[in-house]
Amino acid sequence: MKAVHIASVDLNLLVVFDALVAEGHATRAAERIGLTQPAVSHALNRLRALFGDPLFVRSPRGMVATPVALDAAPAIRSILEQVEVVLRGGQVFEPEKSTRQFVLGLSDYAAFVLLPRLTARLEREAPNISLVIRNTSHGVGLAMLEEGTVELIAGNFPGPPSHLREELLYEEDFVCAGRGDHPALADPLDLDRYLSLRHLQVSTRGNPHGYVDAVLAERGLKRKVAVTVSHFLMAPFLVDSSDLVATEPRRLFEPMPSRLPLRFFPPPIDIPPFRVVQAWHARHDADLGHQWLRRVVREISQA
DNA sequence: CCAGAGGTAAGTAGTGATCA
DNA sequence: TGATCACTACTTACCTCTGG
Repeated sequence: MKAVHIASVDLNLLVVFDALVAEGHATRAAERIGLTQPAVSHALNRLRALFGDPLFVRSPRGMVATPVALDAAPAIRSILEQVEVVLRGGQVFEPEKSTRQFVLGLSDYAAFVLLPRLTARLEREAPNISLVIRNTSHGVGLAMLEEGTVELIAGNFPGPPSHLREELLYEEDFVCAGRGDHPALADPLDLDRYLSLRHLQVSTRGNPHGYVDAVLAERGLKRKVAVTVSHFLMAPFLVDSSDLVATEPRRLFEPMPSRLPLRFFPPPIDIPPFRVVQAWHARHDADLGHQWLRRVVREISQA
């Protein structure tokens, strides 16, 4: 961008820019900020002159941000959030009074583990805050944060880029589960018997060769995955109604003994635990409401 | 009075459906 | 397969309004 004097820049252009990033369409951006579509088009022309870049180009699916626009977007969002904080009269977030809505990305596993305690906590401390849970998984969570379709994700998301933040919530280990009257399950479950069983595998992407299979393969071992499902919550019920055995996250099965007559065994090989983290975009670093939510999620995860 | 923001209306471009 | 049409969405020309 060419050198500019801040006094000569209409900072409302940043509001238009931010709306275009959020909506991806000039018409919807205009509706978002209370202008007409041509007014946004005029503003976009001024932004283009300011940046010396097209910023947004037309495509069949709306206005696509150029690399220059994508690069500038997080900083502009952060600037506008800071202005909003200042205009609100100070840095205070009061959960008991807040009517804010948080949009979270969770797998069904993460929702199963975290949501009951999170909901109970909100009922006590922040009764007017609402949650929207969007289904996410290993492969798409970070992209959803980048797009801004969710504000916070929780689960296993290795290798976030530097502008995404992550915080370890807990390390999850594995347990083997079969139905209570399974004819072939004996305690202890040795490796030979384990490998001879028919297995249930959960993969959000439908991949029958998963984390456990990779651990086995490192030792030259292989199990027979008879059924692969994409939802964790299917596992306890499928195991209960079949001869399948599941080797899945311990917290998924922890509440089950009071609901389903399942038997549990420690895995016959050492399966390294995986990291469950919460992750968010750097633009929410200074957001006091977001900070409060992250603290609550951390506390309920480690309780 | 002038510059600039934003509005209206017309023009333009891209896309998908339909039909010969 | 190409022509045509309808629709959607962005751009542009020109106008009004407002503040300095």
